[in-house]
Amino acid sequence: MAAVRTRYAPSPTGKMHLGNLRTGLYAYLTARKAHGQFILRIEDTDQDRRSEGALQAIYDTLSRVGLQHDEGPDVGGPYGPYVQSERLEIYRRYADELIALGGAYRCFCTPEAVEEQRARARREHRPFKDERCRELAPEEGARRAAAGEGFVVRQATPRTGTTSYDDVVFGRIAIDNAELDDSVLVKSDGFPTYNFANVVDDHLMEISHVMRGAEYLSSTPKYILIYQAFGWDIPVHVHLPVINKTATEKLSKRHGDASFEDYDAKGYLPHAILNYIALLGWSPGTDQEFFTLPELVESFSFEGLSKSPAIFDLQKMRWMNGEYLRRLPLEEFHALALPWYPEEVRRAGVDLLALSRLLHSRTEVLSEIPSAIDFVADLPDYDPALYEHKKMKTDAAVASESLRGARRALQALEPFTQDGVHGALEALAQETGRKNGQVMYPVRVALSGKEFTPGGASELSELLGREEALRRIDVGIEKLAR
RNA sequence: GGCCCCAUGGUCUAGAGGCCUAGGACACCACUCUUUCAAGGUGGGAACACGGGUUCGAAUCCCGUUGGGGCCA
Repeated sequence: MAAVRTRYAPSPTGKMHLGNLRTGLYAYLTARKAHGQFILRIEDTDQDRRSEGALQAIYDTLSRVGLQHDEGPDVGGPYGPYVQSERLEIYRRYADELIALGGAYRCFCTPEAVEEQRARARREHRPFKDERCRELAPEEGARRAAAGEGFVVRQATPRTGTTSYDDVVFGRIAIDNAELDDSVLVKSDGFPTYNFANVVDDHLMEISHVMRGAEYLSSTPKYILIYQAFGWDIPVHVHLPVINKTATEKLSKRHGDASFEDYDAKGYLPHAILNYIALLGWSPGTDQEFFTLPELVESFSFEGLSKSPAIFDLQKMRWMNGEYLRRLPLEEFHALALPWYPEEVRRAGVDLLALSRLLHSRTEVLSEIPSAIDFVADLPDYDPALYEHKKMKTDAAVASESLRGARRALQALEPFTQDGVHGALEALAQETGRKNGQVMYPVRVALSGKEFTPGGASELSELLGREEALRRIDVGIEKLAR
């Protein structure tokens, strides 16, 4: 059996789309599982869509998620160059050969002439096949080209017959050749199109499994024709269902909001992202949902791939990210949380590790941290209506009484710790015949000025320290007196 | 519009003719724990798009309809 070689072939056009990354993941898993090679190839033949920094983003993303490639522009390899814009000479050579073989032809038509034929084809409900240049003898075409006449290379798709191939996930795909249009293989500037470069490169790089998005399902017969014209072996094709962005609407054409970089920056863990997207369109066949990368390699198989498009569910990814965060040892969570602590909080002199402990089970995405702890450095100016809470059975009167009591109880409490505070407030509730919540809730509100906080009255007391806690309770008493 | 493809709860999916009273997860709801909110625990509502076949028997196979996606225009 031939060696398994898969490639991930992104275009450096901007940020890394998650659907795209998932394709890379599956290609990686396929290679690793078979102890084959995983190749990175940069498809930059569309020079107009190049974007600065996109190449670096590709390297960064792959390294962040741990998809290490065996061959590629940066690490080299025996099948280079791995950047398509550096392979122009190769495409030119193969284009000439394909023309000689009758699989393609030089088309000298002006854009107007092409448009005219195209319009006619449309009217007659048939695909575009150039009728003027197609029959040109290759020698004649070569002569005109040599004379400096501009041209593109077009695929000569057959007028009759059918072309088919077997896709691993979609099964047999067949299409009438009459439905195929003569698309451009090499543009007038000498750059190949995807239609040509992908075939030449996959063959030359000895790719065994072509894995790509299902949007190529119906154009693949054209590529098959090219393989056949050259007499090349046809690799195994694995088309992957697309990932749609929004729940009810179409897919997102916009870049940006579904990119790895954006979620990474928002405080999603790279591996959590990877784990989540692995399950979009693939199922291990078991109930397992959490996978390390080696576990994914172990479990991955084509049988688990589904055919229908999946919708990206942010809620579930949030949950999964939170789950990853929670499973981390406190120290590791703390290290991740630290950069998200605002400068004021760091300077406030609170025990940051203690703060992280409070946030640990309450954080789904790291970027929520700043707003969750904004009260720590400065007590916000809050509405006294916060003291009313039905379930806790408190209102302004109860709160006022509790706050005054708490002030006395905490003033000289030793030691001023979470447990100590908790005990003291509990005792206070007992003495005054109140429920715990009637004491605890107002104190927590006074300490934070917020409806929800990570941790309750006793946790926040220790965190803020006696002096600050008493000060805030006084503020509360005053607010209630007004 | 032509062609290709797809179709299990709101979402991701398990299911490869009897194991299905259709399983899991997110989300949702309730209860519980409880010093708020989370986390945890317990329970609940919620799906085989529709119509024909094939078969003793269909979510599973075939055909059509509808809906959705993709490619080309």
